[in-house]
Amino acid sequence: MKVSAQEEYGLRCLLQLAPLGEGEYLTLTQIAEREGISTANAGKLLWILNKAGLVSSIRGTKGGYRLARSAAEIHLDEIIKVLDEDVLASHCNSYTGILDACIHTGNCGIRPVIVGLHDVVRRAMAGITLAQLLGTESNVETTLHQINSLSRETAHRRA
Amino acid sequence: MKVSAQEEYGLRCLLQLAPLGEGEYLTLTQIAEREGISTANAGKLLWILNKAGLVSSIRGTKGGYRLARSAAEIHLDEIIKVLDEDVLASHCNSYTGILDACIHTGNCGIRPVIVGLHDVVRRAMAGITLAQLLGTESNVETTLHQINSLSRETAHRRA
DNA sequence: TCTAATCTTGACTAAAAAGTAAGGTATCCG
DNA sequence: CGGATACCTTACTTTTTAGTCAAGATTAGA
Repeated sequence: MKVSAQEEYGLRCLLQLAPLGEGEYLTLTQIAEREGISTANAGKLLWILNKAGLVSSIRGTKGGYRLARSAAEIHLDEIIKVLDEDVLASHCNSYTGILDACIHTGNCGIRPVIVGLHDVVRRAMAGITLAQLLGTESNVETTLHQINSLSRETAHRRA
Repeated sequence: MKVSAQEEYGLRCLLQLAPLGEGEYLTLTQIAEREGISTANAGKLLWILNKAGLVSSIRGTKGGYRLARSAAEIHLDEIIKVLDEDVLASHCNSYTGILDACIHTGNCGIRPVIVGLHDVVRRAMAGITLAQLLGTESNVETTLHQINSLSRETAHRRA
Protein backbone atom coordinates (compact mmCIF):
# COMPACT_ATOMS: atom_id res chain seq x y z
CA MET A 1 0.00 0.00 0.00
CA LYS A 2 1.18 3.43 -0.84
CA VAL A 3 0.28 7.05 -0.21
CA SER A 4 0.51 8.72 -3.63
CA ALA A 5 2.61 11.79 -4.27
CA GLN A 6 -0.54 13.73 -5.06
CA GLU A 7 -2.09 12.84 -1.72
CA GLU A 8 1.05 13.64 0.17
CA TYR A 9 1.83 17.00 -1.39
CA GLY A 10 -1.81 18.03 -1.58
CA LEU A 11 -2.03 17.52 2.16
CA ARG A 12 1.19 19.44 2.68
CA CYS A 13 -0.20 22.40 0.76
CA LEU A 14 -3.35 22.42 2.89
CA LEU A 15 -1.21 22.27 6.00
CA GLN A 16 0.53 25.46 4.93
CA LEU A 17 -2.76 27.27 4.50
CA ALA A 18 -4.19 26.01 7.80
CA PRO A 19 -2.52 28.53 10.16
CA LEU A 20 -3.37 31.60 8.06
CA GLY A 21 -5.47 34.31 9.72
CA GLU A 22 -8.56 36.01 8.35
CA GLY A 23 -7.87 37.68 5.00
CA GLU A 24 -4.41 36.19 4.65
CA TYR A 25 -3.33 34.40 1.49
CA LEU A 26 -0.34 32.43 0.23
CA THR A 27 0.74 32.54 -3.39
CA LEU A 28 1.71 29.55 -5.49
CA THR A 29 5.32 30.62 -5.38
CA GLN A 30 5.37 30.76 -1.60
CA ILE A 31 3.71 27.39 -1.23
CA ALA A 32 5.91 25.69 -3.82
CA GLU A 33 9.14 27.04 -2.37
CA ARG A 34 8.34 25.86 1.14
CA GLU A 35 7.62 22.33 -0.08
CA GLY A 36 10.47 22.14 -2.54
CA ILE A 37 8.22 21.44 -5.54
CA SER A 38 7.73 23.45 -8.75
CA THR A 39 5.06 26.12 -8.95
CA ALA A 40 3.53 24.22 -11.87
CA ASN A 41 3.11 21.14 -9.73
CA ALA A 42 1.77 23.07 -6.76
CA GLY A 43 -0.60 24.88 -9.10
CA LYS A 44 -2.09 21.63 -10.28
CA LEU A 45 -2.62 20.34 -6.74
CA LEU A 46 -4.19 23.57 -5.56
CA TRP A 47 -6.47 23.63 -8.54
CA ILE A 48 -7.75 20.15 -7.59
CA LEU A 49 -8.28 21.29 -4.00
CA ASN A 50 -9.98 24.45 -5.24
CA LYS A 51 -12.32 22.57 -7.58
CA ALA A 52 -13.30 20.31 -4.68
CA GLY A 53 -14.13 23.25 -2.43
CA LEU A 54 -11.34 22.76 0.10
CA VAL A 55 -9.47 25.95 -0.77
CA SER A 56 -10.57 29.22 -2.33
CA SER A 57 -8.44 31.47 -4.47
CA ILE A 58 -8.15 35.06 -5.56
CA ARG A 59 -6.60 36.00 -8.87
CA GLY A 60 -4.46 38.95 -9.76
CA THR A 61 -2.03 41.02 -7.76
CA LYS A 62 -2.38 40.40 -4.02
CA GLY A 63 -4.09 37.15 -4.86
CA GLY A 64 -3.38 33.67 -3.54
CA TYR A 65 -4.96 30.72 -1.78
CA ARG A 66 -6.60 30.11 1.57
CA LEU A 67 -8.72 27.38 3.14
CA ALA A 68 -12.37 27.53 2.14
CA ARG A 69 -13.38 26.43 5.65
CA SER A 70 -11.92 26.38 9.13
CA ALA A 71 -9.07 23.89 9.60
CA ALA A 72 -11.10 22.28 12.38
CA GLU A 73 -13.86 21.44 9.92
CA ILE A 74 -11.67 19.70 7.35
CA HIS A 75 -11.15 15.99 8.03
CA LEU A 76 -8.40 13.83 6.61
CA ASP A 77 -10.71 11.35 4.89
CA GLU A 78 -12.27 14.13 2.83
CA ILE A 79 -8.87 15.47 1.81
CA ILE A 80 -7.62 12.09 0.65
CA LYS A 81 -10.79 11.34 -1.29
CA VAL A 82 -10.40 14.61 -3.15
CA LEU A 83 -6.76 13.97 -4.03
CA ASP A 84 -7.25 10.34 -5.06
CA GLU A 85 -9.92 7.82 -5.85
CA ASP A 86 -10.76 6.96 -2.24
CA VAL A 87 -9.11 6.62 1.16
CA LEU A 88 -8.14 3.11 0.04
CA ALA A 89 -8.48 1.89 -3.53
CA SER A 90 -7.54 -1.43 -5.07
CA HIS A 91 -7.04 -2.67 -8.60
CA CYS A 92 -10.24 -4.64 -8.23
CA ASN A 93 -12.50 -2.00 -6.69
CA SER A 94 -14.89 -4.47 -5.16
CA TYR A 95 -15.97 -2.21 -2.35
CA THR A 96 -16.94 0.76 -4.47
CA GLY A 97 -19.80 -1.04 -6.08
CA ILE A 98 -18.07 -1.41 -9.44
CA LEU A 99 -18.32 -5.17 -9.31
CA ASP A 100 -18.50 -5.77 -13.04
CA ALA A 101 -14.86 -5.01 -13.64
CA CYS A 102 -13.80 -7.91 -11.41
CA ILE A 103 -13.78 -11.51 -12.59
CA HIS A 104 -13.92 -12.70 -8.98
CA THR A 105 -17.33 -11.20 -8.43
CA GLY A 106 -19.38 -13.29 -6.07
CA ASN A 107 -16.46 -15.43 -4.96
CA CYS A 108 -13.63 -13.06 -4.19
CA GLY A 109 -11.25 -14.29 -1.51
CA ILE A 110 -9.64 -10.97 -0.77
CA ARG A 111 -12.73 -8.80 -0.79
CA PRO A 112 -13.18 -9.09 3.00
CA VAL A 113 -9.61 -7.94 3.57
CA ILE A 114 -9.95 -4.90 1.39
CA VAL A 115 -13.32 -3.94 2.80
CA GLY A 116 -11.99 -4.36 6.32
CA LEU A 117 -8.84 -2.35 5.74
CA HIS A 118 -10.80 0.34 3.94
CA ASP A 119 -12.99 0.68 7.00
CA VAL A 120 -10.08 0.80 9.43
CA VAL A 121 -8.32 3.47 7.40
CA ARG A 122 -11.44 5.53 6.78
CA ARG A 123 -12.33 5.64 10.45
CA ALA A 124 -8.80 6.59 11.45
CA MET A 125 -8.75 9.41 8.90
CA ALA A 126 -12.22 10.65 9.75
CA GLY A 127 -11.06 11.31 13.30
CA ILE A 128 -8.24 13.63 12.31
CA THR A 129 -8.70 17.26 11.27
CA LEU A 130 -6.26 19.67 9.66
CA ALA A 131 -6.30 21.72 12.85
CA GLN A 132 -5.00 18.75 14.84
CA LEU A 133 -2.00 18.45 12.57
CA LEU A 134 -0.86 22.01 12.99
CA GLY A 135 1.76 21.79 15.76
CA THR A 136 5.32 20.92 14.83
CA GLU A 137 7.69 18.01 15.24
CA SER A 138 6.86 16.86 18.75
CA ASN A 139 3.22 16.07 18.19
CA VAL A 140 4.01 12.81 16.44
CA GLU A 141 3.19 10.83 19.53
CA THR A 142 0.05 12.83 20.19
CA THR A 143 -1.39 12.19 16.77
CA LEU A 144 -0.45 8.55 16.82
CA HIS A 145 -2.22 8.15 20.14
CA GLN A 146 -5.19 9.99 18.74
CA ILE A 147 -5.51 7.70 15.74
CA ASN A 148 -5.28 4.65 17.96
CA SER A 149 -7.87 5.97 20.39
CA LEU A 150 -10.21 6.77 17.58
CA SER A 151 -9.80 3.28 16.24
CA ARG A 152 -10.67 1.87 19.67
CA GLU A 153 -13.68 4.08 20.29
CA THR A 154 -15.26 3.36 16.95
CA ALA A 155 -14.73 -0.35 17.39
CA HIS A 156 -16.51 -0.16 20.74
CA ARG A 157 -19.39 1.80 19.34
CA ARG A 158 -19.92 -0.82 16.65
CA ALA A 159 -19.81 -3.72 19.09
CA MET B 1 -4.01 5.29 -0.82
CA LYS B 2 -3.95 2.28 -3.04
CA VAL B 3 -3.37 -1.43 -2.87
CA SER B 4 -1.03 -2.17 -5.77
CA ALA B 5 -1.84 -4.78 -8.42
CA GLN B 6 1.17 -6.76 -7.31
CA GLU B 7 -0.05 -6.89 -3.72
CA GLU B 8 -3.55 -7.82 -4.74
CA TYR B 9 -2.71 -10.60 -7.19
CA GLY B 10 0.17 -11.89 -5.11
CA LEU B 11 -2.26 -12.36 -2.24
CA ARG B 12 -4.79 -14.01 -4.55
CA CYS B 13 -2.15 -16.53 -5.66
CA LEU B 14 -1.32 -17.40 -2.06
CA LEU B 15 -4.99 -17.81 -1.31
CA GLN B 16 -5.21 -20.45 -4.02
CA LEU B 17 -2.34 -22.41 -2.54
CA ALA B 18 -3.65 -22.16 1.01
CA PRO B 19 -6.22 -24.99 0.89
CA LEU B 20 -3.87 -27.54 -0.73
CA GLY B 21 -3.21 -30.77 1.16
CA GLU B 22 0.16 -32.37 1.91
CA GLY B 23 2.09 -33.11 -1.28
CA GLU B 24 -0.35 -31.23 -3.53
CA TYR B 25 0.82 -28.61 -5.99
CA LEU B 26 -0.68 -26.10 -8.40
CA THR B 27 1.00 -25.19 -11.68
CA LEU B 28 1.41 -21.70 -13.03
CA THR B 29 -1.19 -22.42 -15.70
CA GLN B 30 -3.77 -23.47 -13.14
CA ILE B 31 -3.15 -20.46 -10.93
CA ALA B 32 -3.15 -17.98 -13.80
CA GLU B 33 -6.35 -19.33 -15.33
CA ARG B 34 -8.29 -19.11 -12.07
CA GLU B 35 -7.28 -15.49 -11.55
CA GLY B 36 -7.69 -14.41 -15.14
CA ILE B 37 -4.10 -13.21 -15.50
CA SER B 38 -1.35 -14.38 -17.87
CA THR B 39 1.00 -17.17 -16.87
CA ALA B 40 3.88 -14.75 -17.37
CA ASN B 41 2.41 -12.38 -14.84
CA ALA B 42 1.57 -15.11 -12.35
CA GLY B 43 5.08 -16.49 -12.80
CA LYS B 44 6.61 -13.19 -11.80
CA LEU B 45 4.48 -12.92 -8.68
CA LEU B 46 5.16 -16.49 -7.59
CA TRP B 47 8.84 -16.00 -8.14
CA ILE B 48 8.78 -13.04 -5.75
CA LEU B 49 6.85 -15.08 -3.18
CA ASN B 50 9.24 -18.00 -3.67
CA LYS B 51 12.33 -15.84 -3.25
CA ALA B 52 10.86 -14.47 -0.02
CA GLY B 53 10.24 -17.94 1.38
CA LEU B 54 6.44 -17.82 1.37
CA VAL B 55 5.98 -20.50 -1.29
CA SER B 56 8.17 -23.37 -2.43
CA SER B 57 8.27 -24.83 -5.91
CA ILE B 58 9.18 -28.01 -7.74
CA ARG B 59 10.38 -27.97 -11.31
CA GLY B 60 9.69 -30.41 -14.08
CA THR B 61 6.78 -32.68 -14.81
CA LYS B 62 4.50 -33.03 -11.79
CA GLY B 63 5.95 -29.79 -10.51
CA GLY B 64 4.19 -26.69 -9.26
CA TYR B 65 3.85 -24.40 -6.24
CA ARG B 66 2.70 -24.83 -2.65
CA LEU B 67 2.92 -22.76 0.54
CA ALA B 68 6.27 -23.02 2.28
CA ARG B 69 4.53 -22.91 5.68
CA SER B 70 1.10 -23.58 7.11
CA ALA B 71 -1.53 -21.02 6.12
CA ALA B 72 -2.12 -20.33 9.79
CA GLU B 73 1.48 -19.19 10.18
CA ILE B 74 1.47 -16.67 7.35
CA HIS B 75 0.27 -13.21 8.36
CA LEU B 76 -0.99 -10.53 6.06
CA ASP B 77 1.60 -7.94 7.03
CA GLU B 78 4.42 -10.26 5.99
CA ILE B 79 2.75 -10.97 2.64
CA ILE B 80 2.30 -7.30 1.83
CA LYS B 81 5.86 -6.40 2.83
CA VAL B 82 7.15 -9.06 0.48
CA LEU B 83 5.04 -7.86 -2.44
CA ASP B 84 5.73 -4.18 -1.95
CA GLU B 85 7.96 -1.81 -0.08
CA ASP B 86 6.07 -1.93 3.21
CA VAL B 87 2.51 -2.27 4.53
CA LEU B 88 2.23 1.47 3.95
CA ALA B 89 4.75 3.50 1.99
CA SER B 90 4.81 7.19 1.11
CA HIS B 91 6.71 9.31 -1.36
CA CYS B 92 8.61 10.79 1.53
CA ASN B 93 9.50 7.64 3.49
CA SER B 94 9.91 9.39 6.78
CA TYR B 95 8.98 6.41 8.89
CA THR B 96 11.43 3.98 7.32
CA GLY B 97 14.39 5.81 8.62
CA ILE B 98 15.43 7.17 5.25
CA LEU B 99 15.18 10.73 6.45
CA ASP B 100 17.78 12.25 4.20
CA ALA B 101 15.65 12.05 1.07
CA CYS B 102 13.07 14.38 2.59
CA ILE B 103 13.48 18.15 2.62
CA HIS B 104 11.02 18.37 5.50
CA THR B 105 13.28 16.47 7.83
CA GLY B 106 12.93 17.68 11.37
CA ASN B 107 9.85 19.75 10.67
CA CYS B 108 7.48 17.57 8.74
CA GLY B 109 3.81 18.34 9.26
CA ILE B 110 2.46 15.11 7.87
CA ARG B 111 4.94 12.70 9.39
CA PRO B 112 2.68 12.01 12.40
CA VAL B 113 -0.20 11.11 10.09
CA ILE B 114 1.84 8.67 8.06
CA VAL B 115 3.44 7.09 11.09
CA GLY B 116 0.04 6.75 12.74
CA LEU B 117 -1.67 5.26 9.71
CA HIS B 118 1.26 2.94 9.13
CA ASP B 119 0.82 1.63 12.65
CA VAL B 120 -2.95 1.18 12.35
CA VAL B 121 -2.59 -0.71 9.09
CA ARG B 122 0.31 -2.85 10.26
CA ARG B 123 -1.52 -3.94 13.38
CA ALA B 124 -4.68 -4.76 11.47
CA MET B 125 -2.71 -6.84 8.97
CA ALA B 126 -0.63 -8.58 11.61
CA GLY B 127 -3.82 -9.97 13.11
CA ILE B 128 -5.00 -11.69 9.95
CA THR B 129 -3.59 -14.99 8.63
CA LEU B 130 -4.05 -16.69 5.29
CA ALA B 131 -5.98 -19.46 7.03
CA GLN B 132 -8.56 -16.94 8.24
CA LEU B 133 -9.23 -15.81 4.71
CA LEU B 134 -10.00 -19.24 3.35
CA GLY B 135 -13.80 -19.45 3.55
CA THR B 136 -15.85 -18.04 0.71
CA GLU B 137 -18.11 -15.07 0.11
CA SER B 138 -20.04 -14.95 3.36
CA ASN B 139 -17.09 -14.39 5.68
CA VAL B 140 -16.80 -10.75 4.71
CA GLU B 141 -18.47 -9.65 7.92
CA THR B 142 -16.42 -12.07 9.99
CA THR B 143 -13.13 -10.77 8.72
CA LEU B 144 -14.21 -7.16 9.06
CA HIS B 145 -15.18 -7.77 12.66
CA GLN B 146 -11.89 -9.52 13.21
CA ILE B 147 -9.87 -6.61 11.91
CA ASN B 148 -11.81 -4.19 14.06
CA SER B 149 -11.43 -6.34 17.16
CA LEU B 150 -7.74 -6.63 16.54
CA SER B 151 -7.48 -2.90 16.25
CA ARG B 152 -9.27 -2.52 19.56
CA GLU B 153 -7.27 -5.13 21.44
CA THR B 154 -3.95 -3.81 20.33
CA ALA B 155 -4.94 -0.29 21.25
CA HIS B 156 -5.85 -1.50 24.72
CA ARG B 157 -2.64 -3.36 25.14
CA ARG B 158 -0.67 -0.23 24.32
CA ALA B 159 -2.65 1.94 26.70
C1' DT C 1 -5.71 52.34 -19.61
C1' DC C 2 -1.52 49.94 -18.97
C1' DT C 3 1.37 46.81 -16.51
C1' DA C 4 2.82 43.50 -13.34
C1' DA C 5 1.35 39.87 -10.47
C1' DT C 6 -1.35 35.88 -10.03
C1' DC C 7 -4.40 32.05 -10.84
C1' DT C 8 -6.34 28.74 -14.78
C1' DT C 9 -6.17 25.30 -18.22
C1' DG C 10 -4.84 21.98 -21.56
C1' DA C 11 -1.12 19.73 -23.87
C1' DC C 12 3.30 17.78 -23.49
C1' DT C 13 7.32 15.07 -21.32
C1' DA C 14 9.42 12.03 -17.93
C1' DA C 15 9.33 8.40 -14.54
C1' DA C 16 7.40 4.45 -12.41
C1' DA C 17 4.49 0.45 -12.32
C1' DA C 18 2.40 -3.27 -14.67
C1' DG C 19 2.42 -6.68 -17.87
C1' DT C 20 4.65 -9.54 -21.84
C1' DA C 21 8.01 -12.38 -24.36
C1' DA C 22 11.57 -15.52 -24.93
C1' DG C 23 15.27 -18.35 -23.91
C1' DG C 24 17.33 -21.12 -19.97
C1' DT C 25 17.25 -24.92 -16.51
C1' DA C 26 15.57 -28.75 -13.87
C1' DT C 27 12.68 -33.02 -13.49
C1' DC C 28 10.07 -36.95 -14.89
C1' DC C 29 9.34 -40.94 -17.61
C1' DG C 30 9.60 -44.01 -21.37
C1' DC D 1 19.27 -40.90 -23.69
C1' DG D 2 15.73 -37.78 -25.27
C1' DG D 3 11.53 -35.60 -25.35
C1' DA D 4 7.82 -33.34 -22.69
C1' DT D 5 6.55 -30.60 -18.84
C1' DA D 6 7.10 -26.84 -15.86
C1' DC D 7 9.67 -23.46 -13.20
C1' DC D 8 13.52 -19.52 -13.57
C1' DT D 9 15.42 -15.23 -15.19
C1' DT D 10 16.28 -11.22 -17.85
C1' DA D 11 14.97 -7.92 -21.09
C1' DC D 12 11.41 -5.48 -23.39
C1' DT D 13 6.72 -3.07 -24.16
C1' DT D 14 2.69 -0.95 -22.51
C1' DT D 15 0.07 1.67 -19.31
C1' DT D 16 -0.43 4.71 -15.57
C1' DT D 17 1.13 8.33 -12.68
C1' DA D 18 3.85 12.35 -11.86
C1' DG D 19 5.62 16.46 -13.23
C1' DT D 20 6.51 20.43 -16.70
C1' DC D 21 5.53 24.02 -20.04
C1' DA D 22 3.28 27.66 -22.17
C1' DA D 23 -0.52 30.43 -23.39
C1' DG D 24 -4.76 32.48 -21.41
C1' DA D 25 -7.60 35.06 -18.05
C1' DT D 26 -8.29 38.04 -13.98
C1' DT D 27 -7.27 41.59 -10.62
C1' DA D 28 -4.86 45.64 -8.22
C1' DG D 29 -2.70 49.65 -8.57
C1' DA D 30 -0.17 53.47 -10.93
